[in-house]
Amino acid sequence: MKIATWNVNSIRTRKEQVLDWLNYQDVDVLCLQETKVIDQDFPRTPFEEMGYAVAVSGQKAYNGVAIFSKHPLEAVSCGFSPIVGEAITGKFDEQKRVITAVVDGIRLVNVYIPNGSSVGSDKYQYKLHWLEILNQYLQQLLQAETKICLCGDFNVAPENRDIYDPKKGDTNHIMASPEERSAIALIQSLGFQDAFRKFTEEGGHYSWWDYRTRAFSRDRGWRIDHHFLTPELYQKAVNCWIDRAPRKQEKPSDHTPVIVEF
DNA sequence: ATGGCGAATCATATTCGA
Repeated sequence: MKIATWNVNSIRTRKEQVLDWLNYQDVDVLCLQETKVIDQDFPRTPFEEMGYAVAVSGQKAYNGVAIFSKHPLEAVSCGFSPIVGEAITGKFDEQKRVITAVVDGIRLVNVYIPNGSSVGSDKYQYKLHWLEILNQYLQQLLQAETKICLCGDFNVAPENRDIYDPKKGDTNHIMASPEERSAIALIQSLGFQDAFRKFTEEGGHYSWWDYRTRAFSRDRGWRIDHHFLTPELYQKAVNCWIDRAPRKQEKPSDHTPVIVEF
C-alpha cells in the first residue's frame, strides 16, 4: 500500500505529468494540493480511466485539494465543518484546503496548510489560526479512529535539518518560525509521527524548491510536505521517500511527490 | 534589500505562492 502526497501547482497544467508519474510509480493513493480548479472543471476522467476513484474540493484559481484512490473512497468530507461544526470552523472553510476519506481502513486527511506569507502578517495569523482548528479537527477524529494518515503540503519545515540553509530556521523565517513549529509540535503531541524520519536521520532531503532562484539546480530546498501517522500506522510503515524525478522535468511543479509505503 | 519564476484571472497587469 503506497500513499503519496504532491502539491501539483495546478492539476490542469500538470495533468500529463501526474498521469505519467502514476503510470510508473503506481501508488494506491495520491493526495493532491493546489489543484487550482473548481470541481466541475477538474479533469477527473483520465484518472478514473486509470482505475482511480476521485474526490475533489476546489475553488477558482487558488488552493484546492483532491484524493485519487485505487481502493474505494469512503466517508469523504470536505473542510473542517463536517467534523468540528460550523461554530468552530467559522470562515476557515472558505479556502479549500482539507479533504478526508477512509481508504482500506485508513483515515486519510489531506491538507494544504496556508503558506503564511511572512512572519507577523495577516496571512501568518490566518495560518496559525488555521493550524489551531486543524488541531481540534484531528482531536475529533482521534476520538473515533486509530489509523490516521495526515498528509499534504504543511508549509512548515519541522526542524533545521529540513532546510538547505539552517540559519533560516533561526531567523523567524516563514515556514520555520517558532510559532509555526510549535503548532506542528502540538499536532505531533496528539500522537502523530513524521513517517519520513522513521527511515532517514540526515538533512539534505527536500520536497520543495523555489522557482525563482534556480533553487532546484542548486538544491536549495525545504522539506515541507509530510505524512504524519498515528502509532499503529507508524509501526506499519516500511518506507518513506521523496521522488525527485518529477521536479527535474520541463515545466514542473515547485514541489515533488513524497510516498509512504505500508 | 531586492527580485528572481510560474500560474490563474475580473488577463497584456495584478495577485498569489513560500
